[in-house]
Amino acid sequence: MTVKTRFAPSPTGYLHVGGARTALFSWLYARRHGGHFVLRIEDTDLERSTQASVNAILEGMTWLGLEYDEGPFYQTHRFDHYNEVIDTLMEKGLAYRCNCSKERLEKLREEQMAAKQKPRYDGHCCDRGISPDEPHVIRFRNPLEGEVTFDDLIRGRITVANSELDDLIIRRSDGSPTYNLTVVVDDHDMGITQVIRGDDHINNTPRQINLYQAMGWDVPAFAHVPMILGDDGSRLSKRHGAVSVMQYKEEGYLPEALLNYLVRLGWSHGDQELFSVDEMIELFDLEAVNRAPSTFNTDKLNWINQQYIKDADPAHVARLLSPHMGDLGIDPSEGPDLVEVVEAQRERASTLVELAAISAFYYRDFEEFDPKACKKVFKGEADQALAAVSQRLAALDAWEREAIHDAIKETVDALGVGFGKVAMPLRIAVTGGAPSPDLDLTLYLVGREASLRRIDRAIATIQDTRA
RNA sequence: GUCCCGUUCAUCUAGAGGCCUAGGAUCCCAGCCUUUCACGCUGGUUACAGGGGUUCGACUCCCCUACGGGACGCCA
Repeated sequence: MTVKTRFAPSPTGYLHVGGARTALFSWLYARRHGGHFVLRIEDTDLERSTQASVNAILEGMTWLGLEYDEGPFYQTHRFDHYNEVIDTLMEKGLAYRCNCSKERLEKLREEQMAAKQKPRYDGHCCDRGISPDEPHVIRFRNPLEGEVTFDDLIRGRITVANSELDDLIIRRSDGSPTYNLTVVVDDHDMGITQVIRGDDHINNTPRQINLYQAMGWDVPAFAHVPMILGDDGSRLSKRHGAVSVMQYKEEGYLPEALLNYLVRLGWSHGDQELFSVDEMIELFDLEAVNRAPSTFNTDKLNWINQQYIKDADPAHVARLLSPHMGDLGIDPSEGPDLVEVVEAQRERASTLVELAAISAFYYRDFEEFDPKACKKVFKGEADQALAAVSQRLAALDAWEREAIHDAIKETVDALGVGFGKVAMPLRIAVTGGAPSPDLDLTLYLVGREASLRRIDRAIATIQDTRA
């Protein structure tokens, strides 16, 4: 049987990292087994579903590169079909109308809680033969006896007694079907073979299995992945800062780095930390998914992102960096080649936002020299050293790394001082104090004109301070 | 409250009864490298929730307790 998995978010907000990881696992599983991956929008909650959320989810999936083979399907387009199934259930006597009031249900619930029982519907209407003409909901007639067992692909065998389950509503009083019904109908119709979803659905699984069996359908396999917790141990939410996938894009994370971080959250392959997408596909395995929930840790994400910035193709990083330079008001085409800048700076930043910030000086003069660096370096004979090196740099025939390096070395020799006596003031003069690579490379990228201009400014600053 | 699920360093995890005086990674600290900042390298602190079994032997299997999470909705 061909493997088919799905991701089925409800469009009530953006795509968050928990959902993204579930989607990733489903996608990897399908890819790993040469199967199909389906995207289905579960928008049966008319009140809360929005088109903006659908767009946000699609955007997040696209950014992460989790392309789907089928869909997106919308449950709101399939109401007629759900109603057919519900009608079939009614005809078979496996569902019934119920007109219990909110008040009765609330009272029942309170009584059960007081009696230390699990609150559940008591089947009051199951044989009352309520007329279709009066307001009602339809409930599924859950088996009263026996138990439901399934072998979860991640957690092993799970058994729940039918006596723990109640007759759930499958059609609301407004005629719309509910989640537990639609999810079963869709997973069946779409031929889903492995249902991979968050473990908050474990409790729904037995009643869904009962629905499959009532319809005489094959039951798919289930895999419940543990939740992602915030750093305070509670379920990850907006309170914990960035949880929207697109926010990570804005903050300068590479999609492949986020994917790498997410795949390692709950899954492992020995001691390996870094996985290309192709490796993930090759190695991913539900059996190796952890059963315990895990905590989202930005430090580690940052490290992984840094590894990607450092080791990925510089042209690729430059393309992703460009918009972040734009955010700083810099047009990278008006200055040194951004790819060369990336090669020079990339091991000094863990996000693209940082990389942009520490690379701005290649493209424009900085506001001021870093005060701490000034205090440390712009003193003594620094102005003379700068004047001497400036003269040599100005006289260079070609503005090339080797020539620049020689000019600095010659200045050092002529002055009879240590390398740092010239190099340090020069570096601060040209960079303002930003992290930077080898001096000759730095000057080369900044360019002769800007370098000399900044050296003059540094000399003036030193002399002002002295005066 | 009831039911379901879970519990190895601060965090992500390795571990399928002896290979474990518990390994890797992040974080933190120290040192090395060094013209800044990094990168890199070396080293260090830190964990099997507790208690009972089973076994010659338990991080690994079973039970209990504790703690955490989830579900209990005309949300998904």
